[in-house]
Amino acid sequence: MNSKKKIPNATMKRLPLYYRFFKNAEKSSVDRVSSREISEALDIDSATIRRDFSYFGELGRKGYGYNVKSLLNFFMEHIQGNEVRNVAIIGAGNLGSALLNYKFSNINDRMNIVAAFDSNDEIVGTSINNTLVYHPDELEDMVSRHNIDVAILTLPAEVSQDMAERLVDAGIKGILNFTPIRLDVADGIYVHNIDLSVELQALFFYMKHI
Amino acid sequence: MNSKKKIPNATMKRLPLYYRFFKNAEKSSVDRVSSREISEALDIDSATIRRDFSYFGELGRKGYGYNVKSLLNFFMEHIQGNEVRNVAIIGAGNLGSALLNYKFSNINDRMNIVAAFDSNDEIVGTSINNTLVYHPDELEDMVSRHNIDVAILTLPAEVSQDMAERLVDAGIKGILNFTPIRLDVADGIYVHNIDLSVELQALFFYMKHI
DNA sequence: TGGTGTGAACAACTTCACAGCG
DNA sequence: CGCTGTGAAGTTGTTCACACCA
Repeated sequence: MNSKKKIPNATMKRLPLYYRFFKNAEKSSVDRVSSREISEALDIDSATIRRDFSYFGELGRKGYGYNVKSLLNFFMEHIQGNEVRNVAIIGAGNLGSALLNYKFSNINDRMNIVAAFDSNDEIVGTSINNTLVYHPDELEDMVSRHNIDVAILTLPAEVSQDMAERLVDAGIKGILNFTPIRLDVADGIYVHNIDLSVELQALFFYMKHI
Repeated sequence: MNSKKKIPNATMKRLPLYYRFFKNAEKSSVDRVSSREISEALDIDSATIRRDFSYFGELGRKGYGYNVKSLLNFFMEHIQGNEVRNVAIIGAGNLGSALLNYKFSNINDRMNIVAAFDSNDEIVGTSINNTLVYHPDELEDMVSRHNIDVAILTLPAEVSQDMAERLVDAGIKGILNFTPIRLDVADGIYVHNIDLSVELQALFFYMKHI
């Protein structure tokens, strides 16, 4: 009902799916969609979708559905914001390189991967998909000079906590952590964990259990 | 209380974390742990941990905690099982290559990545971290000859549904899907989605909203 | 008619708090 | 005493079902 009410966690996690869905709809020149259509594409119950949107206000029209352009505007203004997010990738090994080549921009045109860091002298100074690899010594300087606010951690577990502390001290506000370590950081720093081994092991456990 | 009761989803997703924790504890020659110690390492409420374990029976001892060796045995016997999981990686681009080099075996010594597939003729026949890259034409043959039961999809979205159907027809039982498409597969095939763009976008949304 | 927005019921998950046992 | 296992309470998330409106 009101956009200043707390948005449930479960809803927050689905927002990027909706956002991408509306972007694709716009690209396909669709101009209205119903919660049932979204439901079929994303495999989320249509009542859940209507409830999710309702936390942000009355975004739809009865008997019509949701207007693609106006929903996209809403996402831009109230959820994405106008800030450009500057991202650094910490650790340019296999996974880091893969992410440097990943087309995140398919969803989000307001992010830039501005730098990568790695302690391996053989790759410092090279560039991967047009992003330069810097030595970790330059981290604090680069973070402040380029207004980097998000770091993606793809480095060995042993050094992840130390690096996270340096990043936070340097001014980073969000971390996407591919490391199996649960990072201990100050309040107000948002950490999102993606633990590939855990995800694969979960698949095995489900297969065994079903 | 009884191991044949349905295990909650939320519990299932935490099992790999517990499993890895106990493996590490054994490696460090720790032989008992309390729910409070696990709680601190994994950042999960200790009551939640005790409840999770209780679905599988009375695994701990009052006033003592959990015995590392006996818990590990329990995981091996009742959750992991004895089967070796044979895995194929479908799509040997940047992300596929990164996963071919990823050390999943840190957690699980009962999985093998037995083959990769890619339609790019320049890499068919080469090997990445000792795994050969095959042409997709050989998929059905390889799946049945090597008893492959899990596929990791790291290929372009446009072809993922078709490939998933071929894989399921060939006999695969589980899919780890890195594609943004929600795959439509038969019942009994378990699909686990990892959507990197969505995870990063979710981080941005949280940062904006907190 | 075709759809939203939402009270109310339900289901899932987490946390408290403590009895009970080695 | 130290810790588990678990009823009971609390919290969060999902789904039903329908009034209401363009």
